[in-house]
Amino acid sequence: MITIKDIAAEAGVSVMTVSNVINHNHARVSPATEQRIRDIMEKYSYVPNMAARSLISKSSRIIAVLLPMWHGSTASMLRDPYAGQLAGYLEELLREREYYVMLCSFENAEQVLQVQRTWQMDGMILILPHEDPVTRELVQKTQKPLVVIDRRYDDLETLSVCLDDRAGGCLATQYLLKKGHRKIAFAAPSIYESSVIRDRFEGYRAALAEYGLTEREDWLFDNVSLQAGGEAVAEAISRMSDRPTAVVATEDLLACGIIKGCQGRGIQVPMDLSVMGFDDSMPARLITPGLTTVAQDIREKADQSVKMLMRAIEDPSFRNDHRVLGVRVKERQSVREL
Amino acid sequence: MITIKDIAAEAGVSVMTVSNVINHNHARVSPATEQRIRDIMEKYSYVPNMAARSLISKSSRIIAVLLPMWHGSTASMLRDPYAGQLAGYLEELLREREYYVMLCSFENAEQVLQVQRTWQMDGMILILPHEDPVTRELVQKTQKPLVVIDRRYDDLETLSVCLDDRAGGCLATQYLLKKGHRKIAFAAPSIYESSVIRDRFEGYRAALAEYGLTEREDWLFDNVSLQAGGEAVAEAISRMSDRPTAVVATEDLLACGIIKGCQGRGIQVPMDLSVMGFDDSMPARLITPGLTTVAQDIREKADQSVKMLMRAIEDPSFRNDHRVLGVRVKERQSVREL
DNA sequence: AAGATTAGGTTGAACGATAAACGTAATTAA
DNA sequence: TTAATTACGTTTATCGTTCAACCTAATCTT
Repeated sequence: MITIKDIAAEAGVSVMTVSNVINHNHARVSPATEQRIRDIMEKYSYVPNMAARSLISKSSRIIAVLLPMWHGSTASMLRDPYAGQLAGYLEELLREREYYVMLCSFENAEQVLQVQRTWQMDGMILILPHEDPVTRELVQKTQKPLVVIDRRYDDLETLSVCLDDRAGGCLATQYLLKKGHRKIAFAAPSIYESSVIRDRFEGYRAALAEYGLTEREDWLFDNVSLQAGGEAVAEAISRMSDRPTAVVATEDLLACGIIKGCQGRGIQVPMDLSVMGFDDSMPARLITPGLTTVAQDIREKADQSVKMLMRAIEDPSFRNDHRVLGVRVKERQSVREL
Repeated sequence: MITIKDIAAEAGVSVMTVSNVINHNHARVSPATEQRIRDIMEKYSYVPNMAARSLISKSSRIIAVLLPMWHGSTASMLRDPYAGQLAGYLEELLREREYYVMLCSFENAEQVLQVQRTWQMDGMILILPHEDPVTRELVQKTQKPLVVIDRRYDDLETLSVCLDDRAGGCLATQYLLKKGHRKIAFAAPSIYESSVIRDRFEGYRAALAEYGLTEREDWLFDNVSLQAGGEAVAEAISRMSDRPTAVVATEDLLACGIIKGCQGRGIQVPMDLSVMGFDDSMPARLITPGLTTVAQDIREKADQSVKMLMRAIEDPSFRNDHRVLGVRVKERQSVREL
């Protein structure tokens, strides 16, 4: 393995001069010497050893992308295509800034903090956080900058990037109302119990209120599972005498499940039931009828998160900020004009 | 920051004794001393500094998950849900073995080799490899163990884990043949030019041959894009006077695109056209009709890859091995009995 | 009983880089 | 002309571990 010493020896300078070249300390080395050293580094394909650098500098240029694991369920949430996309964008944006991305699934806060210290990570980004004690504990205990995506902690100092979920829920409902729907159900999975769902629900209620409507208990489907939940919702609706004409689902996957469940029960979408999703993920495009959904810009989310993290790394006093990203309705064919 | 010295001081032993405890050198330290040291480590939540360890041991316990980027396209391929799942499983399996996972998108081989040396990575796993000079160069040049998933290099010494794609192509076609189909088309996207596609095609031909059939040029759709490709295939089929009754697609997404394309053109699936996919990914479950597809076990793939990598890390002479994983048909509703 | 082994440690150097302080010659300012 | 500054370096200590060699008392072999 070729080290800074070898480069220094061949260039006839001290290792410190080579170090100054590596770290762009232009003031400390003449252009001629710099070029000579660069040529030699090139010649031997020299790359500095990060272990040595971070040992003394106390910074590893590693950012953790944290993936909480669902209790019991092995395999982190990268199986969720949304998480995968987000992680992909984060990696890309961090790489541009010469940071390295370590993937970290975890079950409790202590695990994360240990890994953080083990590697002297410079920062962390938490995606798909739960409403649970673990992620909350993590947010409280971390010493290093942590950006939380998709979750606000109103009572804690945090860095977070969220959608405007309230506006999203409102937008979805308003869209249906404008199409003439007045009997609008709401469906949310249990596994995503977080401020996100609450905000979307609040938006739903607010939109109804604008039209002088209130939600009906029996048209609220919460605590349903993502996989089988759509079936359950479709089944419940099919049994009703007074059926809703539309349903707002808090996630595309759930919306797709509902559509699929309806198809097996003689309920036509959108003729008998209009369905709105949330996220504009791949399934929304693939399903028939195409899912009308509240779209978000995942790349923008990643971008804002990285920018926030970078600022927090540079400025230790920057530890409390919340960015809210806009949403819009992406029209497809799952909603009918009444 | 609390270091091994602090622990040693408090325990009244040398740092080396603490080091021996950390590294499970039971022979060198008495049970009583070990317990005392462990208690102190626990008390201070001490974790060893990986930079210092890997600086001297020349091993970082980092495994790179390599994600090639499509020329030009930013954002690595984690957007592919298959890649996300695979990465998730890999992380989980490596974590169990106390390895850390670094995500690395890359455009050329030199980048990867640099990062590998920078961190003294112990190994790498390449997912979604292309048939291009870059990945080939990487396979050739790497000094550290590299497991390639989904690609064979018959002319190079490599570690690889693949599906039995030939059997898969064969199985899919046989399935259709047994259902009475004799006019079977084949569709493959261009962006995945690799041994995988060739093998699947070969399996397709072999199955046809068993029934005394040969492929028809005009029923071969290759070089179609993943997104718009399905539409193009559906469009082409709709214009034909002598239409195929079934089509084998080499990827679920393409198959879904074909189904969607057919729906807009008055071709009923499966009544007018049967469609087979490949992968059994989420879209296969979501689309209507449910996609009959060749299923693979992604977790098994991850598991085999990690095992192969572990063996290669332990044994430097183990640099050429190929594992082929079985496939099976997952029946849904997109194929009709003729 | 004498030498060999074992159990349970210790010591000092080394890993590859950076921080901080310290030259020294040439140039500039007063 | 002399002091101050600048340009371009070097030197030494240090980061937190592990490696390799060494030590000592107690136990085992023959």
